[in-house]
Amino acid sequence: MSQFNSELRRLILDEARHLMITQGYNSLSMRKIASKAGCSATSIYLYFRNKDDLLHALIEEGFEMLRARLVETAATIQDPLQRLEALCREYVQFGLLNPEYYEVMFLLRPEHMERYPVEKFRRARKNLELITDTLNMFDRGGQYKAGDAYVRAHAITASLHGAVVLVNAGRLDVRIDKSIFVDTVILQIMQSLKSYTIQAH
Amino acid sequence: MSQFNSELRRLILDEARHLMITQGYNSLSMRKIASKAGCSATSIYLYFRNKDDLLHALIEEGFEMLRARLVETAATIQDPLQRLEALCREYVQFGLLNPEYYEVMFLLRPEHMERYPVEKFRRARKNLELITDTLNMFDRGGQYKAGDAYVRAHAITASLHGAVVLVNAGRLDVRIDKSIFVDTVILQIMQSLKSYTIQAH
DNA sequence: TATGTTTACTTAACAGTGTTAACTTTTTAG
DNA sequence: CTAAAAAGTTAACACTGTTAAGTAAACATA
Repeated sequence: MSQFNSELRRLILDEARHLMITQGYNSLSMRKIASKAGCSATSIYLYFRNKDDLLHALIEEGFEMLRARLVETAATIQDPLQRLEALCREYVQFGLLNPEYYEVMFLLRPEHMERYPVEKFRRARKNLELITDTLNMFDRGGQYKAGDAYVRAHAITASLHGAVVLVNAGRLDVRIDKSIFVDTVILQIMQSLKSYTIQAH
Repeated sequence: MSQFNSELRRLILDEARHLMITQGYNSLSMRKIASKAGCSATSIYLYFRNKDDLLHALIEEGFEMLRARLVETAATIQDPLQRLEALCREYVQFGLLNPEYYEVMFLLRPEHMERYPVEKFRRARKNLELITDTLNMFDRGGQYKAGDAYVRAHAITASLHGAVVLVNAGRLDVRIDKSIFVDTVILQIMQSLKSYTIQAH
């Protein structure tokens, strides 16, 4: 494997990203990337172990982008409920605005990551921590079991994820306005939290 | 295209299903299916227009299975809230027990269906009707806008779908018990409905 | 029974995929 | 200026879905 900081490596990644965004993840082939980058297909293997490794670099980019947005959102809003709702909106918006990134980040069967077992989902979970922490702000009384908010955070992201996937796959009934749908999903989450917060106070 | 009722056609479908379930959707190739079915790869094209068409047959099977379960559940439980919760559980259980079916049914990018634009998502929406109808049972006062329950049903299935995908992809933190997670997601849905039903009465 | 026609199916091939091994060129170091 | 290391290439392999052309079987008609 050649050095990490390389002109060609950056170029390959740039062209891969561009192809993914414009043509879609499906039509991402080593030869196409190489062609755009002006090198041979096998040259990619000088900088990436395989296609999965290259994809993984894009996946990391995506999680970094998403995380940056969520961290910023969390930092600017203090009120727990408002912050949580803003986090939800930010999450969905990211998914809808970056469908190709989102797809490659959350491929159903992540065989693409099997070779990275350690930090496999660490980045994805960092985003969950933001939600978990916000949820824990409701638990001033401390009556919830440890990890309760963490499970709840998983449930929330599951809902958000489902919403993003449903819209991006074009599975939403065309008669339903997308933003109304998103509002409904987030409303559902926030409404469910009422019981959570009422109990907590 | 040869006749619909054919020994070989049934055999091909059987072997494709078996391969999908045992080896996974990814390793489903025309040549493998043909080999198992004891014919040449091109013979498949006598009964299916292409691989997508073959997959579509399996997708239809999946939706038929899911629908049968939901219809039965809806028929046996009268109380709206209990029925809705049971539908949710049934949906998630189907997804978790038939991960390969579920994956092929809800591939993120359904290019596989683009050639069937008319009845594309009709079957998927039939399941939504079951939930929509149940939701409408809350609206005896008639204060909700038409289609409100339909959007709400979409939001609910989005949450359920997200939960299934998250678990099936192995994205759930190993420290979290799967059934507890599922319970939490469904609890979230049911809690959110409290506001819905309270308003309705 | 023999002939022609449709149906069923196969083989060969094409263009594409990720990936490896072997070879060549370029860069760097002594 | 030469030897070694790095960078990049071409050729090839084993796959993939799919099409065109050819063959074998079934069937209908005279």
